[in-house]
Amino acid sequence: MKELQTSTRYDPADAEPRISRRWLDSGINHPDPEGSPAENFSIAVPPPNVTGALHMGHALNGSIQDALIRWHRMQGRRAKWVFGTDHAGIATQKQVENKLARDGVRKEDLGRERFVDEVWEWTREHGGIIQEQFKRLGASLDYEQERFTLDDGYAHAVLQVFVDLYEQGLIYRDHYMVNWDPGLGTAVSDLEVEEREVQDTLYSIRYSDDVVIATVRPETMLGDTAVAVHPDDDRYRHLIGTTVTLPIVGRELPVIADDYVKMDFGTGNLKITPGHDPNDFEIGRRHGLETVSVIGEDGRMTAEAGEAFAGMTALEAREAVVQALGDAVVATEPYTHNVPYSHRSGERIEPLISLQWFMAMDELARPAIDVVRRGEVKIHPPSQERRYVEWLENIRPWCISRQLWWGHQIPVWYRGEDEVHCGLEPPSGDGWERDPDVLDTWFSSALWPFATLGWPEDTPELRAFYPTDVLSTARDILFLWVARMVMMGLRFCDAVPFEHVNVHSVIQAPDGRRMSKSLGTGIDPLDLIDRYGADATRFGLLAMSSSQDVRFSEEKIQQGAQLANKLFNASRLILTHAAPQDSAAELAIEDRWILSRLERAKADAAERIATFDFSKLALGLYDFVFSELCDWYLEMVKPRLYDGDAAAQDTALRVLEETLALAHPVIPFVTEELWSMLPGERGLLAASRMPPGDPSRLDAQAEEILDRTIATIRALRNWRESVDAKPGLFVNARLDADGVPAALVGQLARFEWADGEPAATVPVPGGAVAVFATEGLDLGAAARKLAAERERLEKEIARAEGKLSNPGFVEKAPEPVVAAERAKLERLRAELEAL
RNA sequence: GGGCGGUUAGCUCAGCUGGUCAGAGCGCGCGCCUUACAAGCGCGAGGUCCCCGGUUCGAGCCCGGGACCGCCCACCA
Repeated sequence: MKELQTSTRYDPADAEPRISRRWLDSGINHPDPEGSPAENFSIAVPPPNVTGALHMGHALNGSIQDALIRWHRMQGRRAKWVFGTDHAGIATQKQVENKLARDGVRKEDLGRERFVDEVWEWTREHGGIIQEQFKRLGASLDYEQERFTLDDGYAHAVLQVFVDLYEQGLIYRDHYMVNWDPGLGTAVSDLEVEEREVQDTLYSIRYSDDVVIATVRPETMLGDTAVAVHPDDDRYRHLIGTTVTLPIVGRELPVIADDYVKMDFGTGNLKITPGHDPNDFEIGRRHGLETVSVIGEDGRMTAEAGEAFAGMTALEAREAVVQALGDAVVATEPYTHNVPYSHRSGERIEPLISLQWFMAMDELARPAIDVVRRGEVKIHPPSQERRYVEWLENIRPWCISRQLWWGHQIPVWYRGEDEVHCGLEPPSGDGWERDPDVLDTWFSSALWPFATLGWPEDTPELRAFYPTDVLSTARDILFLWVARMVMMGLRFCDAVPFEHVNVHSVIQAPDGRRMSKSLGTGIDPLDLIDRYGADATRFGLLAMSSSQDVRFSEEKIQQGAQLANKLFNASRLILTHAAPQDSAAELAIEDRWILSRLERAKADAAERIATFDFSKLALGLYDFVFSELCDWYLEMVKPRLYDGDAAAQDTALRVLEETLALAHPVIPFVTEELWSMLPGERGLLAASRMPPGDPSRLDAQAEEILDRTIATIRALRNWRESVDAKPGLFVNARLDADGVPAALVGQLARFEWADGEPAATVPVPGGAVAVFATEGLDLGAAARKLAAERERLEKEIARAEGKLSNPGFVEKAPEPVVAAERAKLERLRAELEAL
């Protein structure tokens, strides 16, 4: 309250820590695990990397989810926003490897156990940062029940799922072509691979008189086991069934026919290397070809590549092979094409055959498609549904094993050649060795909505909060994560993990590039919070967001800061001049108007929450507060507030109170702060009920009258400009327009209603204002202005007349449209008349 | 190679199922320290709504074609 009197500015840096403390101490973030999922509201946060820091995506999605959580909490529901972090296998392991490397230590020097200890140590040191950052954002996550994908309970859930799926035959081990990341020394899934356009050299190599193949990777020819042509290719039909001799190696390669070969590309001869090309691998399987692996998991040529090349890197081998081929290389040309790169390490993917664990997806995918088709899981915006469904329809086995140390180690033990044990506990007996691989991080993430709530135990949390209500995320992990959660939720909990998926936009750098640390295009949300406050940051991000990708614009953040400040100053005005009134004093027209507008703002906000339209939610609040509440209502009601008018005080206070509540989910800090200054004893706004809609306040008559009043004031202000009226000057005039509250118009347009000799006329809705000679007015300019106005009216009248005299329009347009046009014409004529 | 989305004021973006839909914020210009707020208030200037056809009484809004931009998916060596 002191601040209200002494400062004209809201100071987020002062208020936020204080408010944050009150929220955290209040326990509102940790609802009791009671009631049913239907009556409760829950969201599982996309778990950030345990050692991660808050980036723009977190900040935006945090703002979205928190708006939802706060909104529904204020509807009186137990609202639980599950908090936790992800062990982020590759990312975290790499951080620690890098740290060790700075001390000249390799993880192999430590051994697995000590290395993993090191990583735990690292997560303890660097974990928890993002939690503090979420708190600064005002995110009302349930910090009291934080989960981690590697905590004991969670790890148990992960292994349970593995064992179950193994026993059901959906998880299996196989030699298969995988995306090998030579940088990380592990296989990665298809989703962790990105295509990049690169310049390579395309080599044409003569295998025989008839056969010339083209390749960008000559070193892989050492692993060729066939040459393929298209079955309809007349040029080579005669070769099918014969063999050619592989240069350098001397192996006889059968010439096979396969539809895959494009006749019109290159020579129409395709070398087949089943060991190092995904397509060739498939072709090899179709034709029962032998597989030769010439590149190893270390990225170096194997013994099978031959003595001359073994031990070389693939790149070295390429040159050596070209050298050895000599004249057999008949052409080289620059060649631009797409090449797979590891998303994680940025290294070029080496496709090779490896013994890995896979999850069969078809059986899991079908129900996950069905629930979306049936609307049991609703994706917003619906355009994303198609992507989701199409991806699942074309899903392939998921390579779930990773050659890392940090993560959930696969619960499978081997003894000898053919003894295998899969289980939660190690097998008894000697000589068993555990599979060294860990699971893909996304395997554990896929269980997030239920494993965080205690599954596989039948916990109160699970009963109260699963299925969750909303999952909010950016587009990029719709497949990686969302689809997999749906599959796992259905499989293990017999229920969808969430009803709604909100796919939000990606905020790009102001120049349209991707926001990324490495590009230097990142913007730190914490910096925004420091400079503008958490409310401003939240507001700005929500205002920017849409389903479409958008460029970051700091203006929107500033707009948020202005909104907070505006509310602060509106509160100063109201709270220093209004006390609660218990008399039911009669409301003035502007009181009825603002209450009616407030109802619409409430209905709009509810609608926008329900449709995940956060941009309009934020901007709608801004418009209501600035335009309707402050620019018009408070300006109108000010004198009555000063005079102690009961209806004015009561209305202003009530509107302020409800506006604070309405805005709270978007800008929680400033609203909580101001709420605490409202008269009377009241608890936290965050724990209060959202004022319910009150249809009895909707007042079409008041809105109609105020519409005209506002238009009249605007017309008069406009006219004042045209005659150079000094802002402080009261203009003497007579109001010749019915149904417009003269006092309000006079007050806001600075006109004094009197009698006198008209010297000028100002057209206003439904009539005119006759202006009397007043000193300080340039009426010559007024005349010019009037002429221009007359011209505008005449033009509009002509347009309306034209429309109405068009038989096509009158006959075919719907009746209300025609009637509206007629009414408009009449109004325009009346206004012209008044001039 | 498929699929999706975009192209509206100098900038960032709204414009629902075709009929005041040509808008907002910022920026810009002019004027105001009017006792809530000068990070404020008032007023204003700025747009062949990407292009070409079409449907319609009427089209940023629907249809066809084209141009550019972005994203996703994809096994042409």
